[in-house]
Amino acid sequence: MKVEEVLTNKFYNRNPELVAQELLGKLVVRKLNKTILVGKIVETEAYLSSGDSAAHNFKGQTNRNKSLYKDAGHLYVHKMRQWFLLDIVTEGLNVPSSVLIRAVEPIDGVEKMKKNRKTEDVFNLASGPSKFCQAFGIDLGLDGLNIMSQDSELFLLNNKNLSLEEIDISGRIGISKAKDIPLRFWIKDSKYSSR
DNA sequence: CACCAGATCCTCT
DNA sequence: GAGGATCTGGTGG
Repeated sequence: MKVEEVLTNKFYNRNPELVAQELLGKLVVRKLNKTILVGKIVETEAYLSSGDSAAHNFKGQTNRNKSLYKDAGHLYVHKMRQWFLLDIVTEGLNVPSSVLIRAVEPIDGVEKMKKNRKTEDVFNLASGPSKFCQAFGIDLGLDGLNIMSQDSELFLLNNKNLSLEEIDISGRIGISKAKDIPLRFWIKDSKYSSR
């Protein structure tokens, strides 16, 4: 079996639209004590470094969004009501762009995910940004984490890029501003996407 | 200090 | 597809 490469700064340090698109099909690995959870990314959204009224950087840096200003390849985890959301920071230091992971297809550690989500339905384990965080045990403790090494509690593995025919694009969802910019990407026909 | 919007989810219709 | 549950940082009085 081929040993897959861990995605590093070279991959993440590019514009978020491109990274969001190329993240589709990549594998998320989460180490939780002795359990390893793996999921295939099926849906993402890009948030831009400037001029994006839906992005958390729009009004500048605050204590809450400071991880967005880290170098590419770190996590920005934030709380939305009682739920958590996970972004991967893209582009360089102090360029606050990111990609939101909106949904993954469960691959390994499915039993643990079912327990975390309190459901047996595999299509409901990680088919939403906060469902994914719940299933994968992601909370504010991972905010700011460097994910560019397999020693990290969370990292991504490379996989071949999907062709354009395999991807669908739309406006971002769940936001009130800048809804119409086509920055949401998902694997066409995936049963594991958020809708 | 009080207020309130917000990158959600779940349970009904 | 609408409405309620439920949290909290950021902002302004």
